[in-house]
Amino acid sequence: MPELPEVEVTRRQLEPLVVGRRIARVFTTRPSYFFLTPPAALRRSLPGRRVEALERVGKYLVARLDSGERLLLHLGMTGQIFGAGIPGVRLLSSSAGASLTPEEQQQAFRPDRHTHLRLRFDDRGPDLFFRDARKFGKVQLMRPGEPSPRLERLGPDALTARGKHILEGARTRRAPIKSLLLDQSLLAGVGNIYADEALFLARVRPTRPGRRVSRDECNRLASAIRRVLRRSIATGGSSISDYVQPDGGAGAYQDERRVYGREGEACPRCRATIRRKVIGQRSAHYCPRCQK
DNA sequence: AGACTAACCTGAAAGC
DNA sequence: TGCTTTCAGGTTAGTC
Repeated sequence: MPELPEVEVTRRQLEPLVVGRRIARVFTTRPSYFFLTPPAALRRSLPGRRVEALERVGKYLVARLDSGERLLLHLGMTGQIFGAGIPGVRLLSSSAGASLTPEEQQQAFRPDRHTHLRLRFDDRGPDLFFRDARKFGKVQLMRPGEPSPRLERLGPDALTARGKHILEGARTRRAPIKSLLLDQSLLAGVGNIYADEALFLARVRPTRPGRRVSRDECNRLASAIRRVLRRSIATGGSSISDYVQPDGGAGAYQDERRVYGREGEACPRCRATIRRKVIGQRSAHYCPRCQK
């Protein structure tokens, strides 16, 4: 679900909510695929730590703690992070949307069986909730100075990457360019929606082998990726099924999609019918006429 | 190295 | 109505 824009919107809303606060207590669900660090260790280690910064690396959120530790969070496909008790907050859980009454808010924020992590702070302010129905999300606590293979694997951040970064990665590869754009070690932050949208803007067909994408096209792709990601951040991200902002609001970028999820509809540029094709186990959406 | 598959989970929507 | 199938914004381990 969440790609770079959704993670960045989450980071921006969460930052003022958590930075400077000291964790008092931690609630978790049972050990599972979701916890890279055992939940018992989180409950034991986190209390007493103060959050000093909240950063984003690709699709990861990284909370820096005053102990020198780092708490890594990944939203996976259905992850949702939100605060409770924030005045004026709306809910962020599924299909969220508009305004909820205070009662509905309480309902919405009540932890359920999918709320795997809950942080309580020593100032008695709002708790932080991390829920994830499918558990593809991740939580990991890194000790001071401990290297993180997950973060070190990542390529340049997609928000600032240039055409040459794509060209370097694509030049020798036979895989479809769409698959390469999804490869986080090549470019960090692009996911299925924005890969399709950027390929459309750059007029490059997703099936094209990487080695056959020209320098000019790589420049167009990098430019399209930056543009699409920036615009999505500005509109609050894409809320298509699960994604909600930490204040419960929904993003609006889904209304600006040109091809993603629009199989059978008319291409906004040439009116040809948008096609869907499975590439690397993910659906790709493209215009068969204007994407060469 | 790189390309491809299966697997990790749950829930909503579509199909019959 | 109810059962079955399909699909989903992600990543990783294993295989050739």
